[in-house]
Amino acid sequence: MTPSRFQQAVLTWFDRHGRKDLPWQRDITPYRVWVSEIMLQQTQVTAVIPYFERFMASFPTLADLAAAPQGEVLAHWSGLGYYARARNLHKCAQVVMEEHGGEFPRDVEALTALPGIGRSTAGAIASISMGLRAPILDGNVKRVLARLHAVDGWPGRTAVSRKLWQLAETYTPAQRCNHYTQAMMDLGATVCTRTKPDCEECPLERACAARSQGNPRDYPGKKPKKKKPVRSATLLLLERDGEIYLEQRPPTGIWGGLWSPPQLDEESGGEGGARAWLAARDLDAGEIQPLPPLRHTFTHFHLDISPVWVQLTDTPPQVAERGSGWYKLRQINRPRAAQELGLPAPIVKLAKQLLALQAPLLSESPAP
DNA sequence: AACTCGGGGAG
DNA sequence: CTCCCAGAGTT
Repeated sequence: MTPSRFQQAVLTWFDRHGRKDLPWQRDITPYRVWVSEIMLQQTQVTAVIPYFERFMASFPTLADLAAAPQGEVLAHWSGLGYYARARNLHKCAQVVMEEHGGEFPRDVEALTALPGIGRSTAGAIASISMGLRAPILDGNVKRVLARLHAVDGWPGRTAVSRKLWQLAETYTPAQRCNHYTQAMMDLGATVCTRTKPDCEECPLERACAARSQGNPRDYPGKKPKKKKPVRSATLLLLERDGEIYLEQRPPTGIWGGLWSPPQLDEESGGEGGARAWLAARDLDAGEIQPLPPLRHTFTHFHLDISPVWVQLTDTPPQVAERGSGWYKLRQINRPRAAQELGLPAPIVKLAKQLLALQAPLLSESPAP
């Protein structure tokens, strides 16, 4: 799609469907557009509107804002979040007063040098309020362009961002750049939405690569979740006469205060760790059988659990003190038992597996 | 390149 | 609960 055709489609759509009644679209000045753009950073339109109205009522001009105490500016920001925006806004007003004679500089580079104004916000101010040709790349435009060209990858990555900025640059028109900028944001906000794009209503439908692929929702790529570290642990399943040994865990840490079989960390785990644990308590090891591992995922890490099955023969361990005890597998598997005893979900799951594992063994064993 | 700032809405 | 929103500044 040529830039010219693209621009014509977008501008025609804007004339019919674009938003033209937002508060900052009336009495358009660099000051009002600037304030609106800062407020709209990472903040939705509906949340901004009342803040913008109050702000303009209290600080009608750039000079008013520059002369106000910072605390008063921050008070008008209270509830909007990202308060560095308000501090930068105030600072920027003073810089423009002192270094630019009270008028915003009329080029993108100088705008970008001001506090709180980055490349995209500078482009929006320059195009919407000054009629200059300048590209923007906010969340809406990223989404529209990423879908139009099926640009893979998360925009937070440098290469993806570069590609999107390049597309934004090539499509930005010299004529009606103010309307074009507003149109692209409106398109992203009302048609090319994140989860429910209304492609039938989109002027770019026939040119859209993601549309023809049938997966517009896959663009732009999502931020990769930082992968959780994997920790491993050995669980000692001591069995004696159909009962297994549980102890109450320390009050802090994972599964604090809940009951579980003894846990060995990775450095002291495995079958060898199990033998050492038993020897330290003067217990007869007998046969030690590793069981299939299972993974449990916490908020910030995976725990790979390697259960080890230990059949104690004759020696009853001296574990009668409070905070530990012997429990029948069927008891653990009883409904509600996890709640009543205070058992972590993975332990219950493990107990279920054990019971299933034991069933055939029990049926093989001769009746007493 | 990764992190931080934030309240609020959508799913 | 997670993810994202008219992003920019800092480390």
